[in-house]
Amino acid sequence: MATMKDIAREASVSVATVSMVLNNKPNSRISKHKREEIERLARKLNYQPNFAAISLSKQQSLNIALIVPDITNPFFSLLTKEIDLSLEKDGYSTIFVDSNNSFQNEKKAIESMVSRGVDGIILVPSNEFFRVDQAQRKQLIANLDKPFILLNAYPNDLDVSYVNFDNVNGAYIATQELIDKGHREIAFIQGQTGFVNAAERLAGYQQALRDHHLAIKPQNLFMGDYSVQSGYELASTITQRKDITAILSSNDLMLFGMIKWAKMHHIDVLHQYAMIGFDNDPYSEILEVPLTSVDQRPKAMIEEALAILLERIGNDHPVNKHALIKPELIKRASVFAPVPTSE
Amino acid sequence: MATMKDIAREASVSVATVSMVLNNKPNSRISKHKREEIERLARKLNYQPNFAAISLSKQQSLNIALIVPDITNPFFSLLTKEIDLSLEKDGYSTIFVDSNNSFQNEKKAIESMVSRGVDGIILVPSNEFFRVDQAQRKQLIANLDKPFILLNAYPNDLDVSYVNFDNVNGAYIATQELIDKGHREIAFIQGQTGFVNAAERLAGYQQALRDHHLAIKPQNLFMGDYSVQSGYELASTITQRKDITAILSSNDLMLFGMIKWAKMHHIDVLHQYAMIGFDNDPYSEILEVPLTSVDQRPKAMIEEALAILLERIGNDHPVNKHALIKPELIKRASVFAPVPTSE
DNA sequence: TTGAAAGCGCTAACAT
DNA sequence: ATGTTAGCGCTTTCAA
Repeated sequence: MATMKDIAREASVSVATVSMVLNNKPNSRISKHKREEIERLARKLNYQPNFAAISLSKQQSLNIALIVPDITNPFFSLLTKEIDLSLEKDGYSTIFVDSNNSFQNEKKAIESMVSRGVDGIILVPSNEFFRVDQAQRKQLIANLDKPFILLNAYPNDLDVSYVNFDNVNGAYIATQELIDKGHREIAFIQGQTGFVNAAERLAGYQQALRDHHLAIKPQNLFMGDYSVQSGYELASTITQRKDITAILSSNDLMLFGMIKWAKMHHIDVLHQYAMIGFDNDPYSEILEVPLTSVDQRPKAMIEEALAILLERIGNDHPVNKHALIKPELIKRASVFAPVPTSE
Repeated sequence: MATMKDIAREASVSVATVSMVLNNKPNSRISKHKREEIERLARKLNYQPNFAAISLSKQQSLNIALIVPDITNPFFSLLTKEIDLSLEKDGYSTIFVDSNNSFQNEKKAIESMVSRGVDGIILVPSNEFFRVDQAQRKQLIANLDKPFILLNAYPNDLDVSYVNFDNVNGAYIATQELIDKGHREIAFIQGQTGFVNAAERLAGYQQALRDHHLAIKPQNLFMGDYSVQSGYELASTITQRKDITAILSSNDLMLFGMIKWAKMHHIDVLHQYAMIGFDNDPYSEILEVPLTSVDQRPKAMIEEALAILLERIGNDHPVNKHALIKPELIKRASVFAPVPTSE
């Protein structure tokens, strides 16, 4: 692997000169002749800069850490793709970490990434992140003097930059859509307390009911954890409730779980309940009855997030910024007027 | 950020001593007293090693590059997760690149990763990778003196380490399963020529037919490109062929596309054709008729791949190794005896 | 216009 | 048992 030293020797100039030329430093004009000679040699020797050396010298790595809870979740993989593609355009590489839904892993990852000298950290927090003691969470962030942004969460108790999707509004418009179709008994499958964005979605659901003068019934609330499995487990309970005509789920996956359960028990849940999920999972479309879903507009989210992060990397006067992305309801066949129960 | 220098100063020892202690170098025993003092200070100052410095000095980065064609593809995101989790245990970080299915991007990524001094490169090749001129492909690999492994492909014309799933056998056992159930006219949706693993799957399908003395009919071959969209587009042609009773698809996604089309046209494709896909996509389970699928055992694949790669990183006598992972047929409800056509 | 030299933080061979 | 030194490849200030 050729170094600047090699080029310098062959061109009979100093390493400093080579550095200037290869970095197009404008301030000092190097004679056209030498410049061309150096560039020629660089090409000939297939010179590739050594990033470790640049990092050490400039104290910047052109690496951004991205920590996500679970890359197999389609929502997170979409975020990851957009982030990677976008960062690449700006010359950054993505150091990827799957925290596997563990706060301990997130903590280890952040520390490791700081040590690795990344220029910035994007954390898409796990559910555990908001369930551990506030003190732990605060400490993690406080000790961090790296450009940092939280993606896909409201950090109620943290003073950081963040970008989130407007979950309150998302749940609100979804609930409203169901109400408009004539539904009065709308089940809500919530994420567990402390789960990312769970409280906001619940709030939006409740607010919509309130605004339409509908009662908020505790028995219409079901507790899941965003997993297919939890939807599967809730299915028998929900399908026993014959008064319910519509289901709003905090994500698509739990509806998938419920559908799976119903399939196994030969219950036609898809035509019985109007349904709306969150995430606009690509698979929502290929179901027997394609699912209406609240799209979180991941592209818009990461656009905002990267703008904030990269701007923060430039000027080091830590000003935390926030953005909330407007939701979009993707309407498909799963929302219809209430189906009268056969009992 | 505290450095070894800071610790050395406070402990009144040399940087070298600090380095020895903090790296637990066994050869030279440092006095217990100093050792403890140094460790105490490291903790107190919250010392974190500077990876750029280590990289530069040791010529190793503890970074592994992972290049995948499209992280939103569930098969690739599963691979990515397993790789990341596993590498982390070995102290490596994953530099992630989504090549977005472009050979140019793969090329750029490999060059950039070499420049970044990664210790090894895992390439899950795009389809384009095997469609560009062999010369380009060869050159890319030849110029590479980094530990490198190709994952999820047969590099017919390349001398590299690789790990792949046994596609021939996978297609064979799937076809056999259909034949065993009584199917004689089995459509095969192939990936385009030159696409990763496409030829092998076709070969396995044909071999199974041959071994069961069934004719290989060109009109039973349909050309897709692994995308949902291509399955969608093939659906109308396939469903017109009333003699066909079963469909083997080179992946699950194309079946999803076909199912989607059928849904929109109110054709009950799921009960009309026995179906088998590849990838064992998690969503196969939640379909109206859960899909039988050939599981590529991604965990086993990455286990082999990382073993080969990491071993290669240690001793630098480039010996290319290969592994082929045995397939597993996950049987679900989509395989049944031929359904007589209504016409 | 160009070069010399110091320094980024750490490692490792060699001295002591 | 511990320190000195050179060096990894590059950037940047200062001098010439």
